[in-house]
Amino acid sequence: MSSSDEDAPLARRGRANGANDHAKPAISIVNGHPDAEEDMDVDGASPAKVKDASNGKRRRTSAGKTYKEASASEDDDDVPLSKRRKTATAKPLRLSAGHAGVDSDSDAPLGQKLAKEKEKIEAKAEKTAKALRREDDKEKKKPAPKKKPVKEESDDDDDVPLAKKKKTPVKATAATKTKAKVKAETPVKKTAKRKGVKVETEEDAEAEEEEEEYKWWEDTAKGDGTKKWDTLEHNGVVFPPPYEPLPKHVKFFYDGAPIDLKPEAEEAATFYGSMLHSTVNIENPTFNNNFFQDFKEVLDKSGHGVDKNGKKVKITSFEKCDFKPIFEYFVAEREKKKALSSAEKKENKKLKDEAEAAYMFCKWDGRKQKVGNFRVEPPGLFRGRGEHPKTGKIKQRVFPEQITINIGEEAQVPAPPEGHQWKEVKHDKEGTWLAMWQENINGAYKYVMLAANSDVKGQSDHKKFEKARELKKHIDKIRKDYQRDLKSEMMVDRQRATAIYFIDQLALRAGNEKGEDEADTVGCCSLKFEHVTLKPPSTVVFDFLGKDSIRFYQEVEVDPQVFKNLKMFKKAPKVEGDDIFDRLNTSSLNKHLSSYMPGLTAKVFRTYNASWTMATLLKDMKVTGSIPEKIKEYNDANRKVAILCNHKRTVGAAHESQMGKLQDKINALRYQQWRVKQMMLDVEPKHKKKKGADYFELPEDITQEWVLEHQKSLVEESREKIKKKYEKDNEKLLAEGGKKMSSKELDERLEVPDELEKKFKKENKTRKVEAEGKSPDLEKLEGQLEKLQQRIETTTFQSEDKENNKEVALGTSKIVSLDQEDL
DNA sequence: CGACTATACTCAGTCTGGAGGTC
DNA sequence: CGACCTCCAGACTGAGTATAGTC
Repeated sequence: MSSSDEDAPLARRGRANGANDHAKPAISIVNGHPDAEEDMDVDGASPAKVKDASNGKRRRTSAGKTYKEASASEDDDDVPLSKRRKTATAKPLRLSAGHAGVDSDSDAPLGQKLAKEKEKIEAKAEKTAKALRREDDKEKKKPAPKKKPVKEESDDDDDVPLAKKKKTPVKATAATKTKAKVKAETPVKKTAKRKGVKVETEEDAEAEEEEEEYKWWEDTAKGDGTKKWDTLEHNGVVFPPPYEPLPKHVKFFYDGAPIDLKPEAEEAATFYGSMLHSTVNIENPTFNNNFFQDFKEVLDKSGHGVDKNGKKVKITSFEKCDFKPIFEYFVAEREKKKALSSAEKKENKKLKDEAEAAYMFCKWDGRKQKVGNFRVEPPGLFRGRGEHPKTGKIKQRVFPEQITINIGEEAQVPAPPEGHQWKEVKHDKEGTWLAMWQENINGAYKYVMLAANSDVKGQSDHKKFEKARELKKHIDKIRKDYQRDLKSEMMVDRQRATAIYFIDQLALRAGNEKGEDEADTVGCCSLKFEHVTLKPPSTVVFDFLGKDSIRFYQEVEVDPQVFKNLKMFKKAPKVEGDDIFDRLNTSSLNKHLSSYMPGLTAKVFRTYNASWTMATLLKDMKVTGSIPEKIKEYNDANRKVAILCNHKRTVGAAHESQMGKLQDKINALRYQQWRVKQMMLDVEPKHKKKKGADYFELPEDITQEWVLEHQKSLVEESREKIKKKYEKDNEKLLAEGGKKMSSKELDERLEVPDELEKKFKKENKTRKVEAEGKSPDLEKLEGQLEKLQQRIETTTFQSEDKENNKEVALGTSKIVSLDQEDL
């Protein structure tokens, strides 16, 4: 908690007022008429001051081609227009509204107590706040019983053997990087020892116990880019089941008639048919086009279908295709599965688990570890997100012949399915993957790796936070430097400083170049002209699609120098489609960052800033408040982190109705409150004077219609309940050998709701409510009122929370904070 | 039984290192 | 020759969403 406030990223520092803790050059620009020296940089075509250090070289355009200037003439400070990429203008954005200013500082304190939950949350706050400086505590925290000698010696031998680095980087960074390795000593017999410790512990049960002993978080020496394991045993992968043709009565329709397709084609049809519910996909023309292209290819290969007369039918028009029967079949199948008795479900699950048990775990350096995704991805349709040009294409079935297995030399290589072979078997100790293949659509590599809760993944996750913690030591210098470089005479430096400023302050991603056959999204280094608009005096509007085509929209008040720089970077002849940072790319940026600290890259800032924010918010959380308030506050903190990182989600389809239900619930409670108040009047009419007439009015937003509707549903609900109970009771009686109650009994029981209905009618007429219960008195009624009030508050909090969360994805930020806690 | 949560799935990024080109 | 790039394969983390599981 030593974090001083300067650490706060701008995003959290009230950007609205432009409060900026950084020392800033107080240079003001007045409408394109800046004062003094900076003038030229901004407006003037005098590049003399800002030189390009890049020798006139250019990086490739987004089209993936290289281009460069013949000379380092000053003019080339401006991006060659000829190379501009055709910009996708006005692309439909996935979310309609941005988050500008969402992170208002509304951590309003709320009042009150409640011990347990409070403690819990406070503990969390405390822990998380600590996370960043945990380093030192670590030892203390995990005193480690050290039953095994694992720790002691492994400290050395865990360190990766230098010799193992077959591709020793001869780079400058290598020197710094190896720092970690300096402590590496004898790379020797780790295997032996590990084996000694664990492997003999035979089977699973014990292996599991071992996990308890093994303090992987202390085992940090491993994995600075070299050997990850010494022995590795696993059973390979699970292939998806072969295609099962549809039953005869389920047909694909073309032009209104049922068509028989060859199994290959039918399978392709089912890919599409099984996802008709997914409007995001099937309403996307690219998706449909891509699918149909591939579908036709399959048809051409397998032969087009035949109609019921055996006549060949050539499928040429997507519009004439009807996948509905297939879809309905899948829906029915799913229903069927759902309807199975729980015993059957359990049985099925057991069978599946048994079949997969062997693949679930592997033995990594003798320790049993959970494998993450041992199932080979089944064929289907590629669901690229956003405007992915390849979305909807058919993802083909993966065969053993495409799969490379990575496994220890001594281990037994898992047998490929009958009649098949693996593409290759490797023994790459520098890789953490067990199997790998390349997918047919983008040529992307798919890896089978360990589960997130495994030792290796835990270690690397841990290291991630260590890195973030270490960044804390350098952040001041880095900020000072980029503040200075914002005014550098070198164009490269200036761009880089500006980019780091954004990465630090706004948690932007690095922004690698992307190819043409990927969705057109950007990050910091790939920001384009049109993604940034300038609003004098110093507000910058960001509006672009980031990772997953999630819109990033923010209006930010920035350092005046940053504003000037942007103006310069956008200077003519740059136009839409041109890079803002034409002298910068992620690798030079990261290279620069790593000079501050080995391993420092752009993404570390995201971790750092997210952690910092969470820790700070939790630290500042008020200690008072009721449980719902606390929960909401905690969620608010979480939400802010999510907003910082721009973690969004699409608003769920059911959201609206769910909100409606909640509101109804609240209104019902408020109506009940009103009734209680009326009862008070019934008991003590003088009360009206005392409290004032307003007090007894029905809240304005609750309409008479709503009341009637509500009364009706109350009565109806009550009736339903009674009927159900009656039937159940009858069943019970029968089962016990008795006989059914007469329907008269039911009528009698139904008198209660009938009474209620009458009562409501009367109330509506007289506008008075008779006090309920025996010997009602004011005190009791007050108590009721109080209880209702509490429930209203609880529900209101829930409702607000839900509404606020509707388009913010909390998952990742929660993981972030939990990670810290667990470490 | 419906809402909420955890997990599985898989696509989308980041980042590194090596090969090779250019000045 | 060497200091740079660029380019790309490859490996790994990050992230949204569908689905199973839970309360």
